[in-house]
Amino acid sequence: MEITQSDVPHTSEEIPSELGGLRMTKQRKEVYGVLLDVRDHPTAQDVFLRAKERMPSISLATVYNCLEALVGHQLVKQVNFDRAPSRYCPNLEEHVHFQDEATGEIYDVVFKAGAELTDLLDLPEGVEVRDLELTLKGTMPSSRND
Amino acid sequence: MEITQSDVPHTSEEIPSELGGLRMTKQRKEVYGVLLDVRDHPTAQDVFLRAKERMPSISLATVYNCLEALVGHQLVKQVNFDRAPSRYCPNLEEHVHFQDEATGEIYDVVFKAGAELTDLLDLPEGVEVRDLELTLKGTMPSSRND
DNA sequence: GGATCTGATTAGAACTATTCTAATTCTTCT
DNA sequence: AGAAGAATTAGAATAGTTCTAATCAGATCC
Repeated sequence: MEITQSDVPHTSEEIPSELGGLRMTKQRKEVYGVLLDVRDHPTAQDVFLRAKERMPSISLATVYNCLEALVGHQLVKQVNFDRAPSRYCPNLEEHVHFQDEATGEIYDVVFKAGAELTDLLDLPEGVEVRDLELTLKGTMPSSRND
Repeated sequence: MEITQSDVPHTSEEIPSELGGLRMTKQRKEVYGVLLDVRDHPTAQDVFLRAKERMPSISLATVYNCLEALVGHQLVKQVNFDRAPSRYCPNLEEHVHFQDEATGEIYDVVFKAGAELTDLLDLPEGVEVRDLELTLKGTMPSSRND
């Protein structure tokens, strides 16, 4: 069975020593904790810098290894905007990503209730969609200065 | 005004010497022609190899430059699947991409008539979407062996 | 028609995100 | 504790892409 958002810890405090079949080592906990505690879609480099604050010996290679393990075990989603460095997201709800071009910030966006994306698409008969990535870019209204 | 599919040549034979504000030099014509003539979403490397057949002096850097110019002038779309090498697509109709995981082949997929993707999304009030990329991966039924 | 100016092309070096390698260190199991 | 397997580490390597500096081509001006 697949891990869903409800199975997953909400902060770094709550990480068990095994999750979704993945042994949570000290470094994996640290990396996962970084993602859980500040949900701002950091890059591997960002994660590395944050993890280092609490675990100065951690290496960038380990951060990449841990992220790969977490993504491989579906605990974390890898988010790609064009060819920019990958970003990482611990939200397992089905969602897509919107980037505010003014600030660079990335927001999770969910589908409206009952909406099925593939209903909208004119897909060849019988295709089975395994994976889907949708990224949006644009501007937020919050930049109005009242 | 923006260039649309109906303004655009359908084969390499028909490329004018200026298009969408972009001066079509010999190399740009060649690169664009490669994309128009075989619409299989080639990588920059693929384009380079094909262009070289007819213009042996062309360099990879020029291919990248030309692709960048074409993308910048909205004559070509850049397609990214995860962090795989970018692919290039001369189809200017609104569409998304589906990759058959068995063959690696990429297909253009259009929305059903009247379908508006952003209607499905629970976007924060007032956001203006400027750009959107949707990629799907899965399997085609054609691989059944009757 | 030649000089000049701007922009395009070229080869190769440089860059950057990521992956790999080999050695070391942890865990876990007995 | 000792052995076996997995994870971590530092650093090297890789791959796609971008940059740099030099040359070249095309348009413009006289």
